[in-house]
Amino acid sequence: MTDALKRDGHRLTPQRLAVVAVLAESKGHPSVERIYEQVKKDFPTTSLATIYKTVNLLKELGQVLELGFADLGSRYDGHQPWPHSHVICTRCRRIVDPAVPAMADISKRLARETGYVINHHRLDFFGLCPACRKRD
Amino acid sequence: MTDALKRDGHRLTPQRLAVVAVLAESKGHPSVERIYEQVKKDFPTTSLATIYKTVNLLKELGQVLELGFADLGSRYDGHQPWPHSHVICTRCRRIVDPAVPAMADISKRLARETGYVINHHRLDFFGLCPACRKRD
DNA sequence: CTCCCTGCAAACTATTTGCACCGTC
DNA sequence: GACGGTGCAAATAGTTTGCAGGGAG
Repeated sequence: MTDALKRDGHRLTPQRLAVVAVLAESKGHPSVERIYEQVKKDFPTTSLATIYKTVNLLKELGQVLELGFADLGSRYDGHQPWPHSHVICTRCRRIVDPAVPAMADISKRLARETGYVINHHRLDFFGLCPACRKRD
Repeated sequence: MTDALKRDGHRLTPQRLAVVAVLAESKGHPSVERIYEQVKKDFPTTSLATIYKTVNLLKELGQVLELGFADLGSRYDGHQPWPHSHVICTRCRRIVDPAVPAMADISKRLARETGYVINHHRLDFFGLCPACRKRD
């Protein structure tokens, strides 16, 4: 990611590096708010606006994927910035990324049937994770 | 939908009936703003707040499906208020609903592999519709 | 006649923008 | 040293809420 920033003529400020670090290290799909909290640990003066600007910049460079949810708000994924599926726990909000190899075929078939040119997709499953199930 | 409202002890006001009518008649997936415009044709004094309240009520009753998009905002579907897939044109925003029969199997397989209990899913494809393709 | 519902305006949340100062390159 | 980036505060967009008056049941 840092390479992508440099390559595109952007400065590598400490704040940007911190945002990149959070996105690279966090296994989950952090919200802007969550990134903000993490970055503030190292740079307490950082503002939310900077996080938004940096995240949007990375999104434009194709380095992170934005996942907009109607209720959870936007989450970001810096590990696999290409279309992939998610399984979201509706209670604890844990998100895992399972492999769904069938999607490429389905995508191609739909393109044929609908006449659309499909360049991107999104597949989310909602339910309860094992931990939250037990807690019932 | 009107039955569902009555059954749940809600009043059938002209405004609510108008919202239901828009959701039932519109082939696409209207936004709150779009519903508002349509309803105002018959009831010019209607407020946006009422549309929001009615749509949320119908959503709670399971009569409409809310589709939150990161950029397009929320759209509503009163025809098939159960999970189904969408193909969205990223230029003109036209949305069609193709059949994807394979989803039930994939859902079951993921439940087995991840340990989650999956009760709902969402599948969206993004691309260009035939009309917008030609206009290029 | 009783509440529930409506419509207005204000409140809220999430995100974006303007601008003076600052620090990377 | 120049100019892109930061941080603050104010602006904006989308949605929700509080409350007084009005109409469905």
